[in-house]
Amino acid sequence: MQLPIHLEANGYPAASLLKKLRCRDTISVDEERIVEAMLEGQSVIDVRVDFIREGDRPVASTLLVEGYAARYRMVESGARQITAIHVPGDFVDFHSFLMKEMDHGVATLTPCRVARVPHATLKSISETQSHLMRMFNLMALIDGAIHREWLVCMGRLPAPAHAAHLFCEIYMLLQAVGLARDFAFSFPVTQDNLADMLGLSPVHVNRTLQELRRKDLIEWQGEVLRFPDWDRIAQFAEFDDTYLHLRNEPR
Amino acid sequence: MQLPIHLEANGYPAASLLKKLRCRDTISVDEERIVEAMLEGQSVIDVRVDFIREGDRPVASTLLVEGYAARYRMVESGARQITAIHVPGDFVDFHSFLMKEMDHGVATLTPCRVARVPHATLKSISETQSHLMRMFNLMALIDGAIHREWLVCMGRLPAPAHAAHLFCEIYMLLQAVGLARDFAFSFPVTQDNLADMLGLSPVHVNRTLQELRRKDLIEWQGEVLRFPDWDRIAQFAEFDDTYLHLRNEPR
DNA sequence: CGAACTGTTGATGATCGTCAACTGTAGTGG
DNA sequence: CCACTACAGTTGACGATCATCAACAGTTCG
Repeated sequence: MQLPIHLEANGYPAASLLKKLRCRDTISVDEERIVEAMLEGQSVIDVRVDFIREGDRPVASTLLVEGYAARYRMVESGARQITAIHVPGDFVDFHSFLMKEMDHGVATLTPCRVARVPHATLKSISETQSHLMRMFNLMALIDGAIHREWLVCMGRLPAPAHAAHLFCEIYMLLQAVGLARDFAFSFPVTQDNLADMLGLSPVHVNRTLQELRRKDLIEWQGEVLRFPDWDRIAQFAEFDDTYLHLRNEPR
Repeated sequence: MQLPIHLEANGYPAASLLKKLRCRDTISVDEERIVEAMLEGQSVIDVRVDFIREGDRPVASTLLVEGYAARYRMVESGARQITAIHVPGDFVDFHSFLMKEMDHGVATLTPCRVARVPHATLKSISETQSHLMRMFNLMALIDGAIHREWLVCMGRLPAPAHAAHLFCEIYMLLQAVGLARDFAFSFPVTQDNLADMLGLSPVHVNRTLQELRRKDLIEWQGEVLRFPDWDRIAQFAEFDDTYLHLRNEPR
């Protein structure tokens, strides 16, 4: 199974990351070259197993090029909670550059392609390119902002609004790297995985989706998820994309 | 109302931050001096109003010196979700250095004292002290790890375990800066605020606390929260402090 | 003394989880 | 071609967890 929408610049893993950086801040032509050099020549590999990360002392960070991945943790009852979903252009474990002990797992939700960036490269950038390093720092802060938004949704929104909010967020993230437009995107993820993202049971997710379909807030047959009316679902989900910081902001 | 436990080095805001940095990584004597210089001469102010942060374009970040503060967001129903709790030694809005638009509020949960660190100082450090900057970066990543842990608790733990987990986490954070020992700490926070942290109703928090007391997992009369048996509550809450990264780790 | 705040209790209902059965579809091997 | 299997999705029945509303108790403070 392959995702029906492919990266525009296939075989060129820097493209989506650069797009995100451009969305989020201004970067100079020189800095673009450094990011490209960081990724150029890195092998892009297909990942078919469930676990992207293995071993205790990683020497490289993983950039997602294609597919959906997720960070998760298990609890003793056997339940799984997904704490973040990754789309192309995301570092799935930038953490491992600074935090030596991993406290969670990373799994693919669909078949994925990834590129590996050696920690030595990141260290070199952090020492010579303070502006770029601040931008990586910014990406970590945005990760935190997304986590906070998930906490708000999980704690204070009913299940249908929570699910709708997640769909809106994923759409905006994909749009930023050119993988979604016209309020539709490929989302070949099972309801079981969705349940692990929302902190619900699979059965309740099913009924929640039925409610969203009944209210004409989503269409989701096959792999493509579509919003018939963006404004309506955004209001229903109380979705405000400020927290994603996808627009250029004045310094 | 003042917290019964005071900072050991009162009037010296760098102390608790330095302790945390020492817990999390090795810093040289030179770097210690830089952190001290960063905070030295900054006015330490009492905050009695509810809102620490105001205005859209902050020019300084706020370091919490004494008291409890929290980041939160409101939803349309009027409910509030607290997404992070801050203890002395935390930057409550390090974000504002890199993210110009704030997407959440910061409020005090008890009377607080804070120190303001100008963004110009942080920028200078980021350009000249790459190792220190990586450490601030690391603190942002740990913030993210704590958020992920909250998501797991919120999504997959029942209310009593969730509350117990939160108490364990706060105890470890306070212990790292010398504000807790012997499995007890000052926690003068209302059940209403606790409900906003756990994503529950105040009534249900009350009953949850009664259950924890009935099982002898906590004692909480007045301001002091005490654990009669650390191992038991840690197991009950499935608490593992790895995600806090409070120990020095081999590079 | 009364007002405001926090904590507590009871009654009731909504949301969500669990268990089990069933459907449709896509493979897989005889 | 047809069982057979595996898997995702769906439905119904039932129970557990949690929210809501209302009332009341204890404390602090003016």
